[in-house]
Amino acid sequence: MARPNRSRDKVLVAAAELAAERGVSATTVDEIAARAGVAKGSVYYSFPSKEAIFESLIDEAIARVSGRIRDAREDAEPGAALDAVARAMLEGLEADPHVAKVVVGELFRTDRPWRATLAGHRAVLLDELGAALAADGRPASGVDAAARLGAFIMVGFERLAFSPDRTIDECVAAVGSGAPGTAAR
Amino acid sequence: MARPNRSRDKVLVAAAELAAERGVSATTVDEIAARAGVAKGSVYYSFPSKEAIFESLIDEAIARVSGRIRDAREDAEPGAALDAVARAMLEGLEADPHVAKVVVGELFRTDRPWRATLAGHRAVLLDELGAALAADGRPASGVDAAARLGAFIMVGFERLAFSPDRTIDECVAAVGSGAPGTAAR
DNA sequence: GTCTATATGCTGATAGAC
DNA sequence: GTCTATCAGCATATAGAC
Repeated sequence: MARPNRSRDKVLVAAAELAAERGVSATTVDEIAARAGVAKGSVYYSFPSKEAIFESLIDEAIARVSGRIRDAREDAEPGAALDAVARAMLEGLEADPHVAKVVVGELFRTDRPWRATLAGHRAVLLDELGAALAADGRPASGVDAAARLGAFIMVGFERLAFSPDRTIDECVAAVGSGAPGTAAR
Repeated sequence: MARPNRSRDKVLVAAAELAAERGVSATTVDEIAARAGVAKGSVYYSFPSKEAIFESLIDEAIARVSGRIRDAREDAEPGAALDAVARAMLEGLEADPHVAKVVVGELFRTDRPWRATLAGHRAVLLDELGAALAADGRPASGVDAAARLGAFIMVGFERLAFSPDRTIDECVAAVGSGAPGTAAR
């Protein structure tokens, strides 16, 4: 979605904005076309179906965020991997809150075309978190990673929706290493 | 939803099961009626609209869980409020996973009829968690409560979806006081 | 209270001109 | 590549018999 002047990218942006509010199913192709400023026929030139729009959206977005998180973890100072990952996730959320909302809204859904894709990305994300926890010498089981992921997501959205003046630093302090997570079990 | 022999309750159960998989918008009244074993006309006798079905579902479910959590917190031994609340949430999730999924799927949605209701319940939930944290002498800001809520939800679903043999005790250990949350900041 | 039958608008998708 | 026009099916909701 680097250049939102191309029709395909305008469609993706519009789809993300609308689905962030109402969800994927409640978003119509007519609305997407209208907000993107293109005709419905043009939408179907770039994408074979409505499903395909959201499949691309979700796929490309998670790939972006996963990459950022991996880089952050690998570049982190010793013992600071968790903080780095927390920061990367919160910044990713801030950079593209609409897509993030769409992804989270689809996270627990089972009967979707992109279920497999999403499950794969989810596993990668949990692995990244587990690796960060392990790198910092913390408990790093599946439950631990899931707990962190849930905390990151909820805090990130809480910040975007209700406390936009709260800095990312403060949030990292609340969910990262300086936080109720200091003690290695 | 105490007596699922009444038509109204059968509809609510069916709606929860279907929407847990596909989401609210993708669930049709025809499907709800079919699964509930009643005619569509009967659905519209009990509820004025499809929206109203899910408004009732969400409203009643969160009220139930909030009550359980409050009781758990008030009855908890000194210093054990967080564990008690974690257990109550995980048990609530297990008791009614379908409705829980529906609620979580709608948690971050903004343009919905039940938005206000949901936001109110959400605030109550966060207050409960904050109170539990405070009772245990932990940091209890809005971020801290949100972090816990996110952790509880994600761990609970992780358990239901991928590790059903993991006990609630183990999960409580991972997100409660005996966990990466031991140190008071 | 529960049913069948029906109205009406909207939705995803296509055809074809430019 | 982008548009307008259009279709066929489906979804919510209603009417009215039993």
